[in-house]
Amino acid sequence: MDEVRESQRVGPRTELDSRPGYLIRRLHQIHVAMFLDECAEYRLTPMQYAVMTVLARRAELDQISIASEAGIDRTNVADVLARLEDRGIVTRRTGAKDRRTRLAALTPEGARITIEMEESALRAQDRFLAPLPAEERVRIMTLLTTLVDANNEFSRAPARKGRD
Amino acid sequence: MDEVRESQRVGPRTELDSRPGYLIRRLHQIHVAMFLDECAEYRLTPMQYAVMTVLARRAELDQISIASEAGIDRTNVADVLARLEDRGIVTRRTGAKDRRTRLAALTPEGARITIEMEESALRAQDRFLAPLPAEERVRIMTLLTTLVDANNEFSRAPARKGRD
DNA sequence: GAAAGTTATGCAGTATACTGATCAATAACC
DNA sequence: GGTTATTGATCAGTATACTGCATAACTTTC
Repeated sequence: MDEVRESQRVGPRTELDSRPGYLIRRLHQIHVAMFLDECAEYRLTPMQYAVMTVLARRAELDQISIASEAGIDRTNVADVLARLEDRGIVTRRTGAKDRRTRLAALTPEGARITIEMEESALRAQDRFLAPLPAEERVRIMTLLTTLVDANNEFSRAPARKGRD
Repeated sequence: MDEVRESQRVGPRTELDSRPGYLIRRLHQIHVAMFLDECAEYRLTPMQYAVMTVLARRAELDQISIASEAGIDRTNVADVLARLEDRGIVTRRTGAKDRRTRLAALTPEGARITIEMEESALRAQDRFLAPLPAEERVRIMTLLTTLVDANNEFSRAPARKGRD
């Protein structure tokens, strides 16, 4: 670490680009931009695609379950689903067993798009990690996973794997 | 009639938690939550704090320069500055040499808070990285920096270091 | 020095992401 | 079986983050 001349300090000791939160925020921006670029023809966001991939594995799912499987805030899931419903990608109905729930499911069109989009989504991933050599790509995925898992319960939207 | 799904693929091959974009998004959520928790008494967001630390190093700065130094979208910087101005943390005035610009500067109160907050911000950082042993903390910072630098120009808000 | 181009900002609109409050339906308790 | 507690969803409000358009001020060009 660098020495800092404490007597002349007018700002924080650390530069922005040495702060993990700053780097994570920038990386998030960059990834979203790359995803939107690669998936431009579908006009779907990373968040919408994440919800679609969760629904692709289950017949019907209530909003809280979608939220915890995708690690998205529950109020946010409702917004995302509303937009996907407008686009004809999902349908929603009130649950029969528990009438508080609203069960969402992919339409056939939605399921088709989810599968078709995967190629573009993977291209965005590859492009995002491309600056790193193969073994560092593995390494960063491991480190990111460790941090997410260790701090999972802290955020408002803790992920919970669904039962298979 | 429900076990047919297992044999044929109905969803993407990759799980959400093996996708870098998902991990980065979750990590960003977690970091913001920790920052807000540690800095609760100041009622300031990571973004607002980032802008404040940029201003702490310079007397007065126009919005585009703040945006590129902090890696924030320029329309967003205007919103952040407006809120900071309401709170008495920054002042803004029209530039004399170039009357298109609006120059922002920390108030004495804002400068005081920026310095005082640093302790809490560093606590949030430490807490965020705490799950990793010391050498892995260094390693992830290096990897994150590599990815940000390599893809810097791609996002709408590319960072550009200001001249000191 | 006026037309044309560039730049800094602003504004409208969309999409996350969160807090806190409310409401209705279900579950738990006695 | 009725009171209480919990839960799923919605709504209002705030704060990022971005696109595209508009405007005003500066710069370039001829």
